[in-house]
Amino acid sequence: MTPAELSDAIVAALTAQVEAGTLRLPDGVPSEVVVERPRNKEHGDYATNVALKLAKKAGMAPRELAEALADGLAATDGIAKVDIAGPGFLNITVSAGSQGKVAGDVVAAGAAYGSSDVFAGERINLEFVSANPTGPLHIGGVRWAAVGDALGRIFTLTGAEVSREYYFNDHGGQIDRFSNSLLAAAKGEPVPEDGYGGQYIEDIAKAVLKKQPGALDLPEDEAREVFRADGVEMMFGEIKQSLHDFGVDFDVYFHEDNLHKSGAVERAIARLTELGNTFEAEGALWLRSEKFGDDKDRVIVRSDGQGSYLSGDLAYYLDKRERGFERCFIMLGADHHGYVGRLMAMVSAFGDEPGKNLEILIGQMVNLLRDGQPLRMSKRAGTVVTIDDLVDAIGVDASRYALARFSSDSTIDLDLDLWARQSSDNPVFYVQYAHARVASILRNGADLGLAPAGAGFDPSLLAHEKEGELLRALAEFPRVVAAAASLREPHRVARYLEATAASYHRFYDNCRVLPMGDEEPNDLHRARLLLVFATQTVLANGLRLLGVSAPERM
RNA sequence: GCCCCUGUAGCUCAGGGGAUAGAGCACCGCCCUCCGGAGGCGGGAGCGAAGGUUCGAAUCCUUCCAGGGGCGCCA
Repeated sequence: MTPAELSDAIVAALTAQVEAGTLRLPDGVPSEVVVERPRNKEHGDYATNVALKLAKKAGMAPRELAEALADGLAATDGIAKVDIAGPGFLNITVSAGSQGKVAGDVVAAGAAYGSSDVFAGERINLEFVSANPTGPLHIGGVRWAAVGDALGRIFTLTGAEVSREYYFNDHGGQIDRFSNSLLAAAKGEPVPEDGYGGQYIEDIAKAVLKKQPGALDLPEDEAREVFRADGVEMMFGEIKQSLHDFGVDFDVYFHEDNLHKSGAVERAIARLTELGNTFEAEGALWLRSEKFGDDKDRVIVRSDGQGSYLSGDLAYYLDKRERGFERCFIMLGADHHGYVGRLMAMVSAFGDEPGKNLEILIGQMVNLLRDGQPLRMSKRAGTVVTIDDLVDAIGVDASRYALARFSSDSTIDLDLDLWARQSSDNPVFYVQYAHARVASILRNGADLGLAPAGAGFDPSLLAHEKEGELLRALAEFPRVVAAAASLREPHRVARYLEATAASYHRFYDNCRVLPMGDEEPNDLHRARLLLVFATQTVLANGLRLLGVSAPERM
């Protein structure tokens, strides 16, 4: 019996009481109730606080209501025992038969196990990374590569149609400085003031020259354009490749420059002006963002006639909405949180609903440690840590897992030595090891000609305490994914996997799966093998959500 | 000055208003006659401070303290 099924049973018991006239609920019967796994074993397999929650509305004492519900629940198929405890908790013990069934359900669902309808039918636009193409992807942008992509996978499993987008800032001053730096490097001149230095600039300048040998013979302006166009394209190609190697591929790479060239920016501004949300002052055009909760009004067209950075965002947002995305997400680093106010004001200015049509997720900073010492990062000193450096140091699996396992709200210190270690203090290895162990037992079973139990297996065979614990953990997965989706917190999946791996190890230590010696295979062996198979399914599905491999062997 | 995030065990971190606050690492002590010991079992120690809301607060609200990040007609 799963938590969802239990919730239904409790709702049914409530409904029965209401229909019998023994319970009055002015607001009606809730469609679902909280069913949790108690920490304390004495509190049963599952517990619910419905009696505490509804007592006041029903005008009853919590324990009185709990008692009224207990009888109806106890008669429900699959429930072995219902106890009332403390102020009015209902502690439910599930029968082994109804619990063991979960193993079959998981295997039957396979890769789809964990899905739900949190975002059923919704189209979600996820914008993340969006780093400037003026240099290799540095570590700051990598957190969202891991977390954003995981979130996309989670949203997909919960029913959404997801578009991953990379907003490519190929317009404006930074790109000018980038082109100038390339040009200077090609000429063998020193790095211009406010320019970009580093080996990659030299490399790209060289590559551009190789492609267009006559570039330096052109007039300065034309030469700069050559370096701009080719340089940006090359840089962007490298970033794309790095992300691809990291397991992250975007559905749309959106070029800011196009928004300016296509007139999309003017259209967005015209719309805002129509709505009365712009004004002119000091030679510039402003968005009335303060009116919509921002700290101050913001310039959208500078006094020199150039669109501000925000103007591109206006057009891009409008474009997303016109492409039919009701929900847009933008993921930013904490160093850009100051941008939230104006973006949300923009949403309101368009007549949309901030927080619904646009949600902005902020990820705090990532610090890298080596030998316990912070890794100093300096562009000038050439010690910029890029996504490729991280992958070289600890690998894709550890990188993605390490970045996704913590709440985005907390600043994280990643110890490269720890995450490079192939030992148990490295959480990703703990989970992957559990998966490899599972795979190994399934292989051994197959070698013995033993297959996991099929559809008609007797679930009550899985009655051992550790089997129950593992089954309840497996039953939890869809709820964990749903919570990760609705709270936008992929780290919940990682933590869940660690707990489930631990639960599997305990089962493994207590319950012999395969026949010993020349023992004849029996139904218990096959039932346990099914449970092992179900565990593999859950671990593999969970790791896939994080973009981490589930190795058969290690 | 204003805004955002954080403060939980020696360390790194979980903890969607619920019962006796958890995990890994580190430390101490156990468990290998067969499925992977990269594992399991046991042990000590903690919610930054003060108020408030609630039947019930690590969780919600207020104030304060401490740390991190941010407050351009840059992108």
